[in-house]
Amino acid sequence: MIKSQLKKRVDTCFQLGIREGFWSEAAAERYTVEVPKHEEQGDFSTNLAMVVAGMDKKNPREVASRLVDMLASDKDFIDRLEIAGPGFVNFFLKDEVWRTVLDPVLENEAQFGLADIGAGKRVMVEFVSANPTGPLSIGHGRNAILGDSIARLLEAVGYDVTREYYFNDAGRQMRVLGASTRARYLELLGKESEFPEDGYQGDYIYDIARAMIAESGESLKDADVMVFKDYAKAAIFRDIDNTLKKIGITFDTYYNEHSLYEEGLVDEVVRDLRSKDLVYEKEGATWFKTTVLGQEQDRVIIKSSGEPTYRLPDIAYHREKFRRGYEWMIDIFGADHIATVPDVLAGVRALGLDETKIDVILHQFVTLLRDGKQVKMSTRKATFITVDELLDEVGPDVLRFFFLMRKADSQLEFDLDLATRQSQENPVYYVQYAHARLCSIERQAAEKNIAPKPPGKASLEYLVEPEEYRLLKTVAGYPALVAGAAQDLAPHRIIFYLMDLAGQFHSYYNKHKVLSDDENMTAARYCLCRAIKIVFRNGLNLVGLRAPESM
RNA sequence: GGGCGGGUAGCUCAGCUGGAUAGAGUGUUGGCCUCCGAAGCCAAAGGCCGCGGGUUCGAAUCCCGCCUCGCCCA
Repeated sequence: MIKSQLKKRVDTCFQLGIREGFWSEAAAERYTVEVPKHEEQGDFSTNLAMVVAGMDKKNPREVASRLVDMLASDKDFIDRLEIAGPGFVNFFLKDEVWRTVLDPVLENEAQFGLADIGAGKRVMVEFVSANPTGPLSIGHGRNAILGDSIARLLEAVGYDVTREYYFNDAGRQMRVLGASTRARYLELLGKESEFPEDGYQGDYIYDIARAMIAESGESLKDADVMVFKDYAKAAIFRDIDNTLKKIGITFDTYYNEHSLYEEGLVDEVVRDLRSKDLVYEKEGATWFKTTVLGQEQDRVIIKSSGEPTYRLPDIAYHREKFRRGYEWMIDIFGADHIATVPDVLAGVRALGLDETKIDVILHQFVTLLRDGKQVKMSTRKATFITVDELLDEVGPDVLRFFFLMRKADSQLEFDLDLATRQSQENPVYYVQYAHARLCSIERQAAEKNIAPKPPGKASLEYLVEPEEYRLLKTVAGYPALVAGAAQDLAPHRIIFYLMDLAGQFHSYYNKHKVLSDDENMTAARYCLCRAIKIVFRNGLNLVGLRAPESM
């Protein structure tokens, strides 16, 4: 807000400079106004002079001094200007400008930081999408938390978000699940059974089989695999759902891959691609001419066995997303799905749809560290750690926080030793503690009969400490942070912001007493603290974390 | 062999469209509770930003080559 006000003033000067013939318009939209890395370089800084100089072959410091002359009259807003380094113009704003940031925070409270850049546009976030063959692994956990947080961010900036879970309960995987369950069922009954070679070895299959025995006894001993498949599927879905609920994740819609076949949508894709001459038969299989669309090689879409490859339903599914009216589609996948992405996008493009409306977030893998050593996991042998187990150890807040601490592109090392520490070094508590402390200040104030005052009546000129202005500036940056994190689909930035704000606040708290004998100073500091508390609560809630009032 | 993602402090990682002197947590060392919550604070040490070239006023950031780790395809 403050930044955009300043940017407007700089833009005006830039236009004026063009009219005066100081420079050309070549630099329009290319220069920026930023917060510099070091405080002594000002509240803000612009590279306008260097960009203009580069385009027009002028001396940057001369351009800078023209700009400074034009801005110098703005005495109400700008306290001081300087030309520095290779030609930066640094801005030092009036203190009272910074004091205006508290008003919108306290006025809007929970709404502070929300925006309407989405303008109600419909966006779908598809995530988790794990087939019901077993409990969620920690990889799914990262996917789930990333997807949900991105959805929350988009909601915060005004998009109409649908969370969708896509699954397939028909394929070979599911038959193997049914066979595995039946084998365990018979085994538990002491009957002869043959466990499938590539069966699911996890103990959860025993649990499901036990439940079936408890319900139906031996009556299913001659039942078809399908019976076991359906039972196992339902049980596993319940399980997944429960796990997700524990981290505060729910879905708006579930989409079954099978319905694509039932409704003939898969065949339709083949037909449409064929009519565009993008499909041919070779060696009994049906091929998609992806080479025509710029890919390395053509791809099989229907195997010689008549079974489609994953590409075909994926293309049909994405076409359905378009047909259902979504203007922006976000897919959250693990890195192992990388191969499918270009083919699906090529298919979408071939069908005449705008593939730039699809954004794919590929997150890298999670490794687990316990006692300083990497925990070995194998999906086949079911020796992987589940989200549920992790939740039991660390709880939902720590899980969310740790999974959001890294950007999606980075591999994530989950340090259980750090995560399970209930105190001290754990960054989750560091941030939450800041909020709890602020709540404690409020409780203290109430006990001392100190009433909260609105910024207009709180003698804000008593805010004089450098720490207080740093805090004001950080608070002021919150709305832009949210908007940026949402548009770049980067929830980790919220986490880093909160850790920074917590550090600043703890430091301030230790150095300066908020509630003191000085009535005016108390009013001003208390006002600042209430604003900071609001930002903590909003920021934590924004990514699904709790803001505890005490710990 | 090809594609994608990494390589930044001892360790785990930020660094948004190129900007000024490279950032955090953790670890190490030393200090701070008579005082709004010590789950906290302060201070110190710690860096050829994988390597080599290029682009330019300016590169951790962009381009090319190479090394290396992870994932995927063959």
